[in-house]
Amino acid sequence: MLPGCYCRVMVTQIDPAVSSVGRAFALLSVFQSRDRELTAAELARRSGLPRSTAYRMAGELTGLGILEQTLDGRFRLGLKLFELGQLALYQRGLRESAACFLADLSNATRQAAHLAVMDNCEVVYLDIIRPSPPPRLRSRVGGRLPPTVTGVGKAILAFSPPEVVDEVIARGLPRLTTNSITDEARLRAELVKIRRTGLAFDHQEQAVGTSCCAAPIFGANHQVVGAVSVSGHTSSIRLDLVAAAVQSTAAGISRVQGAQT
Amino acid sequence: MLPGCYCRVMVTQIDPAVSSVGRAFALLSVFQSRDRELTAAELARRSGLPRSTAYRMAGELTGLGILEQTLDGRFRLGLKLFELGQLALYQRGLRESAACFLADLSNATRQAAHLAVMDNCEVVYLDIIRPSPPPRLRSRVGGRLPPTVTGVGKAILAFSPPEVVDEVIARGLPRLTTNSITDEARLRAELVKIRRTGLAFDHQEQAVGTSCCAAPIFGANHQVVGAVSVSGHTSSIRLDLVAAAVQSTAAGISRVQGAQT
DNA sequence: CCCAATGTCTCATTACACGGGACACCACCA
DNA sequence: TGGTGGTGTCCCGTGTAATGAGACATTGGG
Repeated sequence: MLPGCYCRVMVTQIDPAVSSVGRAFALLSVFQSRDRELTAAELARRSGLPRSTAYRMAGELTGLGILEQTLDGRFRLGLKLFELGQLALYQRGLRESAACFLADLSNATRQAAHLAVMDNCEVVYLDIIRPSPPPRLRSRVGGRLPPTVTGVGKAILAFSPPEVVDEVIARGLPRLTTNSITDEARLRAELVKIRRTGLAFDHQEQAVGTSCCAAPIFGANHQVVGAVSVSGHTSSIRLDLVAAAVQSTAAGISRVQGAQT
Repeated sequence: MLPGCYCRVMVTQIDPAVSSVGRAFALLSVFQSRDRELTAAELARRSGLPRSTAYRMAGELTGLGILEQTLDGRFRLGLKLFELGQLALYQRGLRESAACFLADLSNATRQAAHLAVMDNCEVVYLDIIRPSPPPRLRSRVGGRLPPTVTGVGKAILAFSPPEVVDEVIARGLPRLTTNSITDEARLRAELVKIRRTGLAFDHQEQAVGTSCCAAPIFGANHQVVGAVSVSGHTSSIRLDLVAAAVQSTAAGISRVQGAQT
């Protein structure tokens, strides 16, 4: 088992493709952030399930409140899912304890402040505080990104056990812009630097025109539990000026998370 | 089918107690907001499933990322659920378009601003903006409450089709404080008044010491899609002073939601 | 008018979930 | 030290409930 990795692995493995529950979640996972509602036929096509199976399952999920059906028969994700998702967040408390820190950070820097954790070798944004007026940024609460192309991802990675880094590298280093790190050696060197300075930067590595500065959050026994960042348009953000604020915010959240300094 | 009710009802009804998918979500639904992690035995006890079934299912869900297992074997809701839940929210766009309105409302009134919708005859909070310093309020994003004891609930109810009101009444009017409306006639009279004024008030009907003022949000074809409210400690909030702000905020959100005025 | 795509439902078949039960721990107590 | 109740974990024979091919009706476009 990976130390520092929260999830255990159950001994009995069940093929997600043939279990009812696995299929149900496969059906839910076909929804993309850009599409609003999907027809039953579209659900079947995307999930690869037979048409009648997808149809029946969608009906079942609708009865449970997991899906909703519009008056013209199309499906979208239901509020019951939202409720469960919020509960998942609430259970780990990180967002609640970080909320005011995040707001202060956004206020002080007049940029968007992000809170993220790592889940299954991906970065998940738990909260985003945007300054007003909000800039056009791609990031979305609940959204997932590869860790190697984000400041928060690299900040978490730098303080994760080596097995996690290996796993991330094994999955491949995606190139989202010409600045993305796609070379293992360069990534490892950068992680060393981040470990030394406690700061991670993203110079248009995820999207052209946006830069960011991130710092890790630690919990009990000095395990990294997440990261905060400030990001904005490359032309409007001075990374050197926000670095200290990011770092002190991360330290503050770490303290309330129970990290002994 | 209820007009104004978003969900359709599938013809084929499936018993949630015997379907795999239904059981899986029953297992997920045993998590309460107060508990962090649950043991497998606790899951079985709360869900009423046999111990081995609950255990196997929890393992399956863990494999899917729907549940997570701590190092000592206990379970909690996984981030995959959070991701899906955020997507559910994103799909309906209401939160995004209401966000800046909500922030302005909270700023102007220096109180907590709430955005809520109705789902399955219950109020679900989509977003809450708290002023700093945040007051101690019970409300939680993703939380559910009976509509009759909240300002937002009554505001939505007042403009919902009569079938929805009947359904809510049929489910019973809970008494959370001595001020809660538990009498059908009184509720109907209040809804008439809300419909006339466009404003709903909560005078310590949900919790002693908190009051609130709410107004409905309309979408296309003048259907009510949700409500906004401002709420705070009874001693620190002047409902008459915030009413106009609440109403204009609701109107603004309605406009961007596509309501023709 | 045709054809392709879709919504909806039925039903015989069988794969798969089910859950009783077994076993090993652990903690507490006498 | 042995007993007892609560666990985590897993096996496996059984039967039930999910499955998916297919039928049929609509819709809409060309």
